[in-house]
Amino acid sequence: MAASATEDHKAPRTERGRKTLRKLLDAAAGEFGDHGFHEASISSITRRAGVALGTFYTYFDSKDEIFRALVADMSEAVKFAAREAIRPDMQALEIERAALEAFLQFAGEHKEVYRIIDEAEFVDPDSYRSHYETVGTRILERLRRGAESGAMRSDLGEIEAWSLMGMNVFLGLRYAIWRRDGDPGPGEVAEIANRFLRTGIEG
Amino acid sequence: MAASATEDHKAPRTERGRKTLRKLLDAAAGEFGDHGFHEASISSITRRAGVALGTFYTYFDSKDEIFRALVADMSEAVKFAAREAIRPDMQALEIERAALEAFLQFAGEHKEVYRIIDEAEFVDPDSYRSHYETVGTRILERLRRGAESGAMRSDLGEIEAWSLMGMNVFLGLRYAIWRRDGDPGPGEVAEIANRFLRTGIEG
Amino acid sequence: MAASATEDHKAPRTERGRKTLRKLLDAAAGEFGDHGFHEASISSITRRAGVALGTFYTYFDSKDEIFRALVADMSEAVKFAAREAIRPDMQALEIERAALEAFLQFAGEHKEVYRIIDEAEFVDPDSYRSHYETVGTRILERLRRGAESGAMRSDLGEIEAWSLMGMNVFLGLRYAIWRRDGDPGPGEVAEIANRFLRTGIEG
Amino acid sequence: MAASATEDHKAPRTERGRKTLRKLLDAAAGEFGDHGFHEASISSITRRAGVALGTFYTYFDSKDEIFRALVADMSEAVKFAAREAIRPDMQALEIERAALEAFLQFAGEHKEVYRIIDEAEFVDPDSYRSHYETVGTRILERLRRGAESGAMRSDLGEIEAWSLMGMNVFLGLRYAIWRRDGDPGPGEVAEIANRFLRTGIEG
DNA sequence: GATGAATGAGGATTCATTCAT
DNA sequence: TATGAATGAATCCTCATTCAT
Repeated sequence: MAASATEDHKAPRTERGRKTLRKLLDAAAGEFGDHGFHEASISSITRRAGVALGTFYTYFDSKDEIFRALVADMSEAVKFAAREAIRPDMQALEIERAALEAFLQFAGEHKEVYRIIDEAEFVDPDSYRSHYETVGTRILERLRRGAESGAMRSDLGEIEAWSLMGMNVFLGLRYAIWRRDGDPGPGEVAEIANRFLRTGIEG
Repeated sequence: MAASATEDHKAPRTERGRKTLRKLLDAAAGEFGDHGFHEASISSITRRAGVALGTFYTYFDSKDEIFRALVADMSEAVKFAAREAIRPDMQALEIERAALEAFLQFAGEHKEVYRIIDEAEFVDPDSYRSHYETVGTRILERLRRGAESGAMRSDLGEIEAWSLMGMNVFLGLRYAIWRRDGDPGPGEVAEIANRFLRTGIEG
Repeated sequence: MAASATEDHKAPRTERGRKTLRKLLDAAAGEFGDHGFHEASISSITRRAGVALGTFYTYFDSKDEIFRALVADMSEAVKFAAREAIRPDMQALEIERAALEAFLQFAGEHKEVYRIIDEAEFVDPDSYRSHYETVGTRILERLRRGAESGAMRSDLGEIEAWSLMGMNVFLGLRYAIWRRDGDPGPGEVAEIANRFLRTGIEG
Repeated sequence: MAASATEDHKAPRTERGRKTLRKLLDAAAGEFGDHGFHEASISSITRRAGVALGTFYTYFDSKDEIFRALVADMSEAVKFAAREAIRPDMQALEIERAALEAFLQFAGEHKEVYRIIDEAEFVDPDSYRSHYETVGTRILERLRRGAESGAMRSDLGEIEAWSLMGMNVFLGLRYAIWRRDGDPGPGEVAEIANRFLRTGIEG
């Protein structure tokens, strides 16, 4: 989480302040993840953070604001996780496989991220739309690079990019968030999905 | 909407009652669609329905209950729309194309359906999960039949089903809910997505 | 319960009406006894009586009215139970013993009577006060007759009458309403209380 | 009223908080005494206390909770009033007289105490039962000590204790709560009742 | 007489936010 | 910076009562 977590006018100036801010953000991620935006209360967040109720307003102007800060945070975290998984020498299709595997891994370990981003659709629609449009654009760029390298068809566009994003998100829902005992792990899911992605389902 | 819209103990016994129930469900769909579950109030629903506040409780035990009834309703409506589009003589891949086109068409005309079902993730998680698991199962069955007919690969499973569902849902989000001027229409989107589905993106 | 159970203008004119009225009174006694006045609802009463909600208002003008009717009813029932126990040839102190025993017996079998009369203190204070003043007066008359017969002191007055009433009521509370396994029965309690009444507690 | 007036988790931590809590308890005693539990509203209590509506919930979780706190409070107050009246050198029967007189005096001055404790029968039966069982036990102990000192019969038990309690309560009802002009005062009532208690009513 | 749908005033409770210390 | 008491608008839900059929 960067300095962007709070509006500048509320940025902490002391070390103690920075620690309190972090405690609040972590507590909020936990509460929003566990109970959702509307069920979470400022007092539950401050209790979890171990600070007094009033302290919250030293760092955030409102419940919405901390939520927005968190969505930005998580959006970054997701991007970072995917990026980490990619090596410069991978070819285009292998990149997709690795990115999906990393995403599944990350989502399983941070279920609250998934939930918080999804709830933004109802709490702060702009954040939500912005998140998916950014991701969609990123995928589209990868497809373009894939086409340039010859590894992918050259006529791919936004429709394919959103299809691919939808696939990934729903595989995350099914195999990370709603994972059941006996389900295939991130590697296997990513492998199978990658085959689907490469050659489709035609018999 | 079936008789299941209300718990039996609150089922209307007169014609007048049935009409009032329908007015309430329609009003609720409007309110939840426009403002979301938490911003919608019972009084806004009854005002929109043109009945007194207390009348609401003649038919539903709580705000949650009408929401649940609505999700079931919409879930049925989506299924119905897709089913309508399918003709018995279509082949497996053509079925997928037609179902997606119908879904995009329907979502564009009933944006509230999309929103209500999605918000169920936070209001009534059981309904939400149950909705997507049902749809996922339905798609998986279609893939199995496609494999039998030889039109699709024979090794398709749940991973491909959820991938397909994710594609469709996100294309609905992008091209029906967030549709922009100049975007391709349902037919064109479905056509391109179908090509992707059939042969993948490998170059 | 006499014709006084409802205001005359609502007195039933047919046999069917009389039956419905009785069903309502019985149901109300059950509901008020089980749940108290405020927790009981007209709809719970009509449900229990097996009639439609609206039917209630064919017989009673309000929830208060049926409660008042019931208090009058129970007040009569208590008087009747005590009276039944008394034989003309009993002497004054024996009458008190028999009346208490009968009351304990009756209270144990009709706990709802106790509760309903007591709750009148808060629902319809006039009924409550009137009930206890009537009973107090009745006891005072018995004390006067006891004095005349020489069986009791001649200087007994209202203070002793209310003391006696209080004794009886609290013994009813303890040994009828809150009866525990192993507690003495009505006969034994009445016997011991009677001794207390006759000669006091001085050593 | 002790620290037990509120659940620990809501105990005030500042002096200002302690004052507000006291204002609320006093206001509630007034409202419940004047209008009874069901007619009293939280807003009437906070208005009387001169604080905002929401402040109520800083100290109590519900209307029931403050009622329960109040019953415990009043129960203590009654005990305290009786205890104050007793001197160590009094003999057993004189103690009873003094306790009754003090109770009548107290009840006349704090009619709301009587009402609140009585209404507990319907609002919080456990408090009610617990109150009277505690008082009954206390009386029984006094009878036992009276027997030991030789001032009272040695075979007195729970039945006599509850009889005595009933006497006192009903004399309070008649001569404190429902006192009429010209009625004997606490001293005279206690005197006459004490004679009754000592030697009974036998002629 | 009986029915059950409709009404709407009333009240408890929640909680984001403010502010004095 | 931190604290926690105070605020009051907002809203769900109950239920006695009315009334058209």
